[in-house]
Amino acid sequence: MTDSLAAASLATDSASANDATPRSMEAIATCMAREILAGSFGPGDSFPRELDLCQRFDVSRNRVRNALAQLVSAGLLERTAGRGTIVREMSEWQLLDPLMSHWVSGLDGINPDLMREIYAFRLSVEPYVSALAAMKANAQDLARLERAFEGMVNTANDSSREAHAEHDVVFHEAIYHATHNLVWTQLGSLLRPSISQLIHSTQQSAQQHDHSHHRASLDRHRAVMEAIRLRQPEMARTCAERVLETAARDLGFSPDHPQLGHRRF
Amino acid sequence: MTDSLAAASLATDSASANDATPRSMEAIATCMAREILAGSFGPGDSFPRELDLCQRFDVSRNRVRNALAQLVSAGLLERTAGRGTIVREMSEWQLLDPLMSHWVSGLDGINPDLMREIYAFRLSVEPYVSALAAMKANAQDLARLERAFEGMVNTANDSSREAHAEHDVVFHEAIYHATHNLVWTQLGSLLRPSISQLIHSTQQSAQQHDHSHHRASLDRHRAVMEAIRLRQPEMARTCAERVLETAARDLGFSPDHPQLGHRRF
DNA sequence: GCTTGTTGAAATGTCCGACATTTATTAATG
DNA sequence: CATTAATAAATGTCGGACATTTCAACAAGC
Repeated sequence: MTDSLAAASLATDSASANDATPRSMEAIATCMAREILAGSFGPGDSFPRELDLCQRFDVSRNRVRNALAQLVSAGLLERTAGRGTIVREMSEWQLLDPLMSHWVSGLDGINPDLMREIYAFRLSVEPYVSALAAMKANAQDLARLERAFEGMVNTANDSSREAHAEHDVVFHEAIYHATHNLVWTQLGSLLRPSISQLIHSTQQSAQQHDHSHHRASLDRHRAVMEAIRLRQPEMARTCAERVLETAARDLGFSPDHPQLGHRRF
Repeated sequence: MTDSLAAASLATDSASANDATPRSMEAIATCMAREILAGSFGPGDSFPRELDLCQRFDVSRNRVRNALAQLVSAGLLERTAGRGTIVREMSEWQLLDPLMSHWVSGLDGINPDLMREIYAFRLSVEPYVSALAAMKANAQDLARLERAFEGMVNTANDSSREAHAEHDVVFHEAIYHATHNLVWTQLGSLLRPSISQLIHSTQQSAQQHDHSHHRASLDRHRAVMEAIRLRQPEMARTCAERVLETAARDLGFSPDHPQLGHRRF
């Protein structure tokens, strides 16, 4: 389908446009994975051959094979001896694979459908996790939350939003961590890039309102923290929903859900 | 720590006890992974060297390296040039990696701590997913649920519990699928081995009560399905909690949680 | 004409041997 | 005793040869 275009982009012989052509195995895998995640290939399209990739990245076949193996294990590619390498459809992509989480991190031009799936998941899961945290958090968890929140406050007026975003991410991860369950915690880590991206997008789209907008966001975060501190799961859930809804509204996401509205409880 | 013991088990030169020594890359990876998951190694223990593993499995260094790469990507191992290969601590294991899900499948002697973490997660997540399903399920989802449930009913009296367990697993997976979200669905697939194992353990430990016990289990599953059909999220949550609590009680799991009890809503 | 079997090309999978690189240990030296 | 240099041991990388699988073209036979 879009084979020719994508292949051209990936199989170009000369050096790439921006920074130097990636050489390490991880860099090569990331490069190829992002090409797919961005939607350059349709499902079923054939992927460049090993030898072409060797030429493209100027590395041995061994490295290319190792990099390809990572994409296979993440469900992005399917390889069969004799036929070649083809791109699998999105429903086969292993979104919860740590590799995938790493590749998504910092990628701006993600496939919108994929982005919607991930955000819908987060919108449904994070209020519930906040409620869990309100029941399980101990003093150490609260300290971590508070430290992250203080960081957000202190960097609220920085010209560069980088530091603020970083504290914001840590805040959200601390909520998952406070459940005191390994799987929930790892899920939080996996969601980290998606959280980070949502924050950045929100900052970018809302930079006109500036101060009032920003302070409101801080207040919403504080409300979640306080609900967790007071061990009030239902309030924590509501406050977390408010944080997410606002962020989603700042982007284009229509809240077609009431996502498990709490009113009926 | 337990280095000598584990190394002896994995580095024995002669043929293994049961079925023939695994040769394919996946089989080798699975074998090594399960050795770790069973707890034969302590955190920080050194793992056998590549050449020893080549001898142990009678394959080339290439295959061993590919297999080891899978364990590394799942967070089980850490390898550094010059130092060697060491086993990472459990908190670093990527429980949501599809590979891990595959390795856990069918393994009976899992590390109890790990099992507890996974089950605690499932206990907290599945009622919530059931509630989500009650809001999102369409006719097709209900048909799938019903088909799985019918299968459970039809195989209720089989001498072999295999078929029944299979339908049971499909039933639970159908609930995750009914959320109509890619991530939730994949989470369901990832949890499949843990679900399957819980079912088998339950069957094994409860085979004395036989009929009454079994019919009660069917009734509880039917209640979840009906709640989803009637679009009653709160009831679906309650019924799903009942299914899980019973299963957990049949094993030794004390419900130390009230895991986000619904009474306070 | 349709089927079937053979051949060949093309792609991935596997193995082997050699060397590079990193790390830890040991020995030599001030 | 401290510092440095040499050595050993482990993983990382490379290149080439060969094996295996798949698909397509083509020819033979009914």
